[in-house]
Amino acid sequence: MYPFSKIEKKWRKRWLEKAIYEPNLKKAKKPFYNLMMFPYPSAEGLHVGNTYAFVGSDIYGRFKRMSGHDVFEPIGLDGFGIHSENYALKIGAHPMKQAKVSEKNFYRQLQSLGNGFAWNEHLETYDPDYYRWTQWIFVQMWRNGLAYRKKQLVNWCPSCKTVLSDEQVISGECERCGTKVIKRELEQWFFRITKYADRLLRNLEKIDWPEKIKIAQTNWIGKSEGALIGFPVLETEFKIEVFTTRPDTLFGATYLVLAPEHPLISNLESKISNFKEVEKYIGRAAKKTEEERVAEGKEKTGVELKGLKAINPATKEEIPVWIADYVIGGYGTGAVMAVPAHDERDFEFAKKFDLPIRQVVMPRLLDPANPPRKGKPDTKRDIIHCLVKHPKENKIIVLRSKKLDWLTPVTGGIEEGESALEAAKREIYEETGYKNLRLLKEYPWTFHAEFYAAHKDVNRAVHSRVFYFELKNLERDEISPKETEKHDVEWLPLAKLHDLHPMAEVPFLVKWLDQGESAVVEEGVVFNSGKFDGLTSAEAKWDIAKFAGGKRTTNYRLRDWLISRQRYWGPPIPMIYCEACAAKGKGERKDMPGWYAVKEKDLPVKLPMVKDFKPLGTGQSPLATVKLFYETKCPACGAKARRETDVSDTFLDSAWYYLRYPSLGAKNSRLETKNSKLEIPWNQEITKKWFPVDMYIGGAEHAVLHLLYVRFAAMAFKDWGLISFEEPFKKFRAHGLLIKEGRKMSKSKGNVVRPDEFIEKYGTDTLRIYLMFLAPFEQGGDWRDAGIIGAVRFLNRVWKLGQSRLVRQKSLSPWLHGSIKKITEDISALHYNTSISELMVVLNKLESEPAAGRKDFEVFLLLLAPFAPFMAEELWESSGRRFSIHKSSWPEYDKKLVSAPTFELIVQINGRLRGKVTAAKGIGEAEAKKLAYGQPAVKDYLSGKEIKKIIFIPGKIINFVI
RNA sequence: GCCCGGGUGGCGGAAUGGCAUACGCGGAGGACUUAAAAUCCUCUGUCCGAAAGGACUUGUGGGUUCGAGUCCCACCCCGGGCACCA
Repeated sequence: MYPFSKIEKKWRKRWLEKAIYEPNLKKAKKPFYNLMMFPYPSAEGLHVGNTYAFVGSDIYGRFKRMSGHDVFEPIGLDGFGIHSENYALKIGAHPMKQAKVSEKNFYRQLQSLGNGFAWNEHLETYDPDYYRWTQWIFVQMWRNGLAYRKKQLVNWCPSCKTVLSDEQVISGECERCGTKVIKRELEQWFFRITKYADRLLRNLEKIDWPEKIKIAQTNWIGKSEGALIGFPVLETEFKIEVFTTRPDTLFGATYLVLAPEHPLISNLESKISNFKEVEKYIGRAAKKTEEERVAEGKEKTGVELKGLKAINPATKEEIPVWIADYVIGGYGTGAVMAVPAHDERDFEFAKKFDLPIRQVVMPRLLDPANPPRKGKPDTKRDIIHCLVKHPKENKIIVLRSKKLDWLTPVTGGIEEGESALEAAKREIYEETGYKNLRLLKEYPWTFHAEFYAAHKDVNRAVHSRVFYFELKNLERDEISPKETEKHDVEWLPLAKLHDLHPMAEVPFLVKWLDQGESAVVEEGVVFNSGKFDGLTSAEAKWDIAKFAGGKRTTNYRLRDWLISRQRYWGPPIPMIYCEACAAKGKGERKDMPGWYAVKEKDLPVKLPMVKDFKPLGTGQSPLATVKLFYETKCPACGAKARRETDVSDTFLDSAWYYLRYPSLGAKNSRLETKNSKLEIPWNQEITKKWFPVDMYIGGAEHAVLHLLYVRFAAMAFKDWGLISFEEPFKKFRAHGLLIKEGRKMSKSKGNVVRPDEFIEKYGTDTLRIYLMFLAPFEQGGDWRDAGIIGAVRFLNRVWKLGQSRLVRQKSLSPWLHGSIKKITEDISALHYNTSISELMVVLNKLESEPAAGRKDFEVFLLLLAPFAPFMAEELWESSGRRFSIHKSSWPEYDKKLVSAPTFELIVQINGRLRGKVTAAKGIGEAEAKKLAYGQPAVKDYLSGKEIKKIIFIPGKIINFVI
């Protein structure tokens, strides 16, 4: 066992003394900002999941440093906010005191990881020197019109006793404590993130982020193109405006539905004959939790606004108006046109309340864009559709059935003992006399639907299977004249068929609304729609919208960021409300009389020490009970005024921390404004040099939280001229989740692994190696206590080899070049597990190859250094090399030597392995053939057989086809 | 329901369309040892076979290809995200 604790202590000290992880922030030539999402500290300390993420990030940083970059790898604590406060509440401590305890413990643990952190630049979000600037950012948001206050239905966590942003509600539950979230109407501060919706979406194309995260953000932003269409309310001057993405279905809109909170309802109180009932429904809907709304799921509720009628602008029909809570107040206009034939929710609602359903679109059944529904086939009722493609003329055979006087591919069912495919072939033969069929494609679609023939509504529900054949030749067997007499056979041109899908334009299979089952949501061809009949949905959409007086718009699902929190442990929102000014309509901004931002020079608004900091649950922060805090003077008129007592969301703290790190030791810049110079929270020169961040690593769970807010903030800073980029992180990678023996680690299960005991028992390097070896970093892995022994053995062997006498060589062993290449590439791709496996392969060779020597070993140490920084450094020193290995150059490989001069030629017969021969790299087919014949087994296989074909892939394989 | 991942030995996991199971854990046997631990060596996908050898094998079923874990179609299962967004 190598003496890890002595070695680690020694180097930890030396590294700090020599500041090898502190780049020159002002003068660095090749800056590389390697950032890791900073942790929020609970006093329970770092858990092995954090360790996993931090170590993974550090390996990348160390690799970049050795590759010649000036790497900056800062660390800090996200210790302000609800997570830390909840923890303090739980253990009965005061967050302000607890912060200091946690800080000490966390930094001690972070030190022990052996990461190359730049300790001079650490920051804590609860430090007044930090949150002064968080508040400053709030003030700038306010000054630039991005912060506003509004009364609205908001998410409320009854357990955390605060409001939450939409992003913090996960499936109807509080992101922090898992309690069901309810809706409350409160006046709150918001950030206008929606202003950036389109930019947030468009920029995704430009950044190197995992597809998974981009998709999550895309969905969250939820852009939809549609139209606003007004429905006049009969006998009033009001128009109900709806947003729809499907104006092509407007002729099928048979009623309107408003959200319960729709403002029109109170305006039209006098016209609504059943207003009491309506009010009661609105009251009930407001009380429901998110969870109740979801749990009720499909069971729709609603009330008709009796006495009101609206006019469908397309059909001019009078249609009823309802309210229902399946319509969301905050999206679109809070009202929808209901098209029950083409929308699942409207369909259900119409079924329940017996409202008219009118189909106006028929989708093609075989359209690739509209894959059929799943279900179990009913073989007895299988209907087989046989389509035959002309081999040369690009035409398709369809069968004309006299029974139906319209083109339909309907054939019979399956006979006794016959497979569906056999039945199809038989059918084709009986109908056409064509025999030589080759199955091109089978569509075993087993959906339940009715068929619609273009001019007739027809047929019955069936299950369907479609076979698509190609004729091998055109010879027609005249065997069944009787059948062909009965049915005409016709070749239809396939001109319209696009390449993608051989049946995309088959004209006669059209899905029909099944009145008993469900809506037809696919797009298709419009009918029952006056002059628009026959157009496709895509063609008809905007024409119909225009016809009805609507206008095209884009809608986003994204809503503004609710920033206030009714909690104690956070930066007080730096705003002041003056009643006197408000009464006069005065204020800093016209739209919000009475409100003033705290002047920049007066920041920070310090969070006072409050003994009883527990959340109140009244909709106000505990600060509202501290007179000394909230009593102040109006910055404009000097009258008695009141401070805002809510604090800001913790995600605002983390939305800008990365900008602060490199400027911590420098002077803040000042920005010229119209009237004065404005101090900003960072140094422009340094910021220019170090941003955007080169590599950011963190958890994927922040896909639509931190990772969205931080992008929004950067865009705002850019627009205010504070920074010159708008995407903060060029490259982001999400680390995987560490589980234990197949199950999630959680405190309640008691299977949380703490890194400390393993570091104590085996050393930091061993833990690092094991963590990084157990699975691909981005995928996450399965921790098993027993598995660490592999890492222990590996490092012990390295240590032993380091103690042994190694031969001095002139040059590197040639086989090492391939390994250097592989490890270099694997680290770049974050494939740490395969890098380590290759290090193991190298070690095996160093131990067994007699020619391996000191030079090889030193290269091995360099390759090992990012993973096991302590041992690599120690052995580097004892090998007589200069301090520090971590500042040494990453080994280069010779391209010519990457692969050996010989290779193993694989000999296959009919694709099966029959032999291997060692051969020189450049041999041709003839030589390879000779070598293959030299193999007795191969010779046996080939003797007396005719070789039809030889496939020879140089440098790899020779395959005989017999 | 929709959108992402993923399914490979006893386990964690490797494999630019070309030797499936690298590397490691575990297991078996052996060496060293009074003994154990540690260490080192050999073997270790399944089935048939005494062996030589053969057959089978990457969730299931089809397809493309000289050749498929890898590409295409359909299905099943697991994990994650979103979820009445009109």
